[in-house]
Amino acid sequence: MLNVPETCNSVKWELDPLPREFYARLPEVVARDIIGKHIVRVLNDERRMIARIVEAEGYRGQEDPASHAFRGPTARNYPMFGPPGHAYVYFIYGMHWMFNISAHPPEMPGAILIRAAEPVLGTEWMAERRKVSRSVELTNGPAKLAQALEIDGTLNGLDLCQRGPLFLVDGSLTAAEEVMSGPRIRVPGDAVARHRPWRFWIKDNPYVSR
DNA sequence: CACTAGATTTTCT
DNA sequence: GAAAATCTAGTGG
Repeated sequence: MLNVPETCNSVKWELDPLPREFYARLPEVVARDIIGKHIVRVLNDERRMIARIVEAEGYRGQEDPASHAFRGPTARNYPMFGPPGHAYVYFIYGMHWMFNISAHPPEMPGAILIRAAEPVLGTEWMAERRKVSRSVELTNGPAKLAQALEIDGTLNGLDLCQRGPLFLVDGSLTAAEEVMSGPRIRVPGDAVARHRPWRFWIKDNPYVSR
């Protein structure tokens, strides 16, 4: 767990981003390891947010029909082919943004879709954009998370391995937490692709998407 | 609770 | 021109 004080202004903001090497591994390995890590989102000096990742999915390239990178590079998916540790943010269903992070060994494209997180700090700023009654609705889905953290196309391609408007820092699981794995949610592709257990989540965590 | 329809626009075939 | 790594509001039990 990240050891941070209760209020936004008293946080030590000189946090160290996760290094590039963290993302330079097989997507499904990074997807597993990224559970428990923290997303840091800085809008300005007053409005900063932290959320802890509780659900993520790995996507590969050529041999993964469910992946955007399956048919080679395009105008949209190019961050999956670039260096690991960069944001891949795309627009879908006419209204939603998806927050992904490029993650792969050198010879392979790949990315991690961040599907859900639990608010740690700056919940009031998340609630400004997410008009919901229950706090669990703030970030329990990929489009909800992106909206709560104000992640959109302007952040596409951003290097997440240095301090800036968006980066990731370390985090861990509690002794009581268990990571589960299973098929990815609503992905296209053949039966093999749909059954690959490359979705990971914290068992019984209320912020995991349904 | 379970299930369905509708929103809305980019992307690639 | 169809489909899309989704969400919400609405219906009905």
